[in-house]
Amino acid sequence: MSEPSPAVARPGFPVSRQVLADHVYEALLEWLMDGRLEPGAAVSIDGMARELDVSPTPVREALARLEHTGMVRRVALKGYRVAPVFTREDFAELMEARLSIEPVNARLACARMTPDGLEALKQAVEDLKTAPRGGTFAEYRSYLEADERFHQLIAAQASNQFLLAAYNTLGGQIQRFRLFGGVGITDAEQAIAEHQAVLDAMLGGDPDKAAQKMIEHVEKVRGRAIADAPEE
Amino acid sequence: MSEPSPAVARPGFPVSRQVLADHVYEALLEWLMDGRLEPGAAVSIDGMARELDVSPTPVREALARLEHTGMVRRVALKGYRVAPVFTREDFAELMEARLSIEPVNARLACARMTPDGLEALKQAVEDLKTAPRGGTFAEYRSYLEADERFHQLIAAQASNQFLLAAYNTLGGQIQRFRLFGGVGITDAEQAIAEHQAVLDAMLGGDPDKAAQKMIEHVEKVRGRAIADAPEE
DNA sequence: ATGCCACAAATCCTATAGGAACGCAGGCCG
DNA sequence: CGGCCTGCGTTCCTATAGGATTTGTGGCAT
Repeated sequence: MSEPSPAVARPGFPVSRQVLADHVYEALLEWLMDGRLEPGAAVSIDGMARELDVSPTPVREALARLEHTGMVRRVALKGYRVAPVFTREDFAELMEARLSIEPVNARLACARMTPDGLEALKQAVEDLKTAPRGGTFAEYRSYLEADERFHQLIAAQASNQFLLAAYNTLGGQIQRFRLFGGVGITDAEQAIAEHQAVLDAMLGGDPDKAAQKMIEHVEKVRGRAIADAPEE
Repeated sequence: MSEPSPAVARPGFPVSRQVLADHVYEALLEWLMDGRLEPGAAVSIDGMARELDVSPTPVREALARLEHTGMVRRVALKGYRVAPVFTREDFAELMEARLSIEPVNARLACARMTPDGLEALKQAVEDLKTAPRGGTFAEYRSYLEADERFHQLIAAQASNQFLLAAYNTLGGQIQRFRLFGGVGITDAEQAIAEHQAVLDAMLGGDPDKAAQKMIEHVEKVRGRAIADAPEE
């Protein structure tokens, strides 16, 4: 998001410094993506301020910024709550949205890929393969992180600020679903192969194939999640 | 985002009331969409607070919420500025994004359209036809409003919260471009015909055709804008 | 037992104050 | 004349205070 910066700007390097609200924003985002803040839980402004040892003002600003991500919801005079767990309908809509955007991103990324971007993409797939995949969150956290990074990189390489912004909003929801959807890692080998197929298409410089492989991947993700879905 | 609420709650209808930050948000949004705030202009927190006769706190919150729309940008310790005018590249990216999302919306909306939604859509096209189209902003304001409403309604009827959110972000940028892109209303008759074609496809219940007509519309919008584009 | 009202605590919301950083103008020195 | 420093006003940022609203609890009447 916003780049971390040293507390003191080096002379000649006038990097934009961080203000308190930025730190609060990042802390809350991390807690949300961690699962430390559970769906439905109240996020009290005053409470968070005490927790983080700052005044309520920066917390209020951070929450206002977070609202657009869909991860917290606000009700006037009542405060913020972590967005509730996905229903089946929410999940279906999320996948429908992914199917609308991600193949386009894949196609564009394939055409506009930079060497550095390609390297990063290879690394993400490599990380997927080597990540531990235990039963507890701590164990497969790096797996989820690499998965999200793979898709985010593609969106970034598509070189379209609007599509990137649209994906990033989805990305947060996707990550949150991975945590709270009640579905662990199912068929990791299969999922890795699908990512590899997308990457291979890009390495081959075939935009249509990249888009197609992305469609197949998302559809299979949907299929696995539905097959594994817990009771509503 | 956060749902708008009536200014006065009717007795027995405990709808969530508006807080000051909501009013400020709406005022700023209107000013941005109006063109009263020009691209590049500084949006001072204290200044806006004086202007609106409120304290800086709600203004700060409203601006934080506005940032994600891309209409204002923030630099830490320096404040907010209205986003700069579109470059040709920005415009190309915007149209690319529209082409990725709007045809999908049109297809889905066609399949899921409600009678009320269809009525509203007809009304929007009707308004397009009857709107005055003079040279000054005040005169073609209602035309632009109907245009935006048409696309927004389709996004809403697609019944996908994520695609709707994605479109709404684009919609604001589109509207702002209509104002500041340096392109007035060119070939209104042509544009109206394109909207009518999309509507007809929906009336005919043909999702593929609706999507195709939407693609053609956006591409022609792009074409007209490029043909009319002022010097960079 | 159930419904209703009053009261208390927690929370949200807004205003205000003051410290910190930025931008600009004017003066000083090379 | 140009570059640098200094001072000052403006603005941002954070903390704090207090009023308004919601929420939870306990008592009372039915």
